[in-house]
Amino acid sequence: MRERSKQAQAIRKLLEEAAGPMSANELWSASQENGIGIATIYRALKRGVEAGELCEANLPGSPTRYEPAGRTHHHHFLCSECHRAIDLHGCVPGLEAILPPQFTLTDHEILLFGLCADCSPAS
Amino acid sequence: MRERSKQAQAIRKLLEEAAGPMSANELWSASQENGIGIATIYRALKRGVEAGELCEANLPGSPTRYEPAGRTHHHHFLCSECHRAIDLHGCVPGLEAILPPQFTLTDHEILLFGLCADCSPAS
DNA sequence: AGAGAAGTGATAATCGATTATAAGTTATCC
DNA sequence: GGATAACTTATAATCGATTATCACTTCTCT
Repeated sequence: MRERSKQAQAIRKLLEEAAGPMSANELWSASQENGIGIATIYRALKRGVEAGELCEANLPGSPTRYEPAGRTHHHHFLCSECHRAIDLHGCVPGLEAILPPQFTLTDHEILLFGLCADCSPAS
Repeated sequence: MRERSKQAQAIRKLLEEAAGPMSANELWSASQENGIGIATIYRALKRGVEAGELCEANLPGSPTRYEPAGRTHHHHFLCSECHRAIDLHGCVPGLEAILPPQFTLTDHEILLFGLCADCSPAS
């Protein structure tokens, strides 16, 4: 078994340090200085998911994003300005209140939209 | 000004009576008996959105869905079995609790996943 | 009825996202 | 150091969703 390649390490590092899940394109843009090809990004992501090290985060209206697996339950914020996804810690109680009778609830996602700290007008 | 065509009326009726937002493909499948072409579906949806009569609902991992505009605030349930989207009435308080400081909140979406009444095991 | 505008269905074209291919590179193992 | 397996880049191919085109039909108005 071989160690992770330099490229795969770089991609993994970006994901570990990101404020939220990133898409293949975002990772590629962020890796431009290293000259990593887009195909390598996709391969590393696919291997990561298969190895259980990464998981997919599908947010509405944008391509699949990826984040390190095993993080605690959290949700996402989508900035309308810079289009980044940012992790939100914690959750909100009482979701079952809007679940109709006879329905089985297995998972949920809460999405907040607006401007992130960087894009919000200075207070 | 011309009245809405028979096809556009049929599409509109489907959306009015649906339990939740529908994608172009779902509308097309549901209109097979009328022999409506997929291009007509897309055209009617585009016109509807431009006219302010329809609005888009983007749910993660699936193509854009459409619903009649002007409905009260609501959210969506996605059935893992039949893949339909179903409207959930009401909302959940306390979303600001997970918003980080300095962030501006303009909108939100709550998504519940699981099995709808039809797909849930009989109780 | 006949002209013209608007709509339709089939299908080709396009688009962004993703995957496959081919030729070259790097690491591992003997 | 050389065989070889795994990996890389660039790019072509593919895929599903959506849009454009074209020949034809339907509606509206006179």
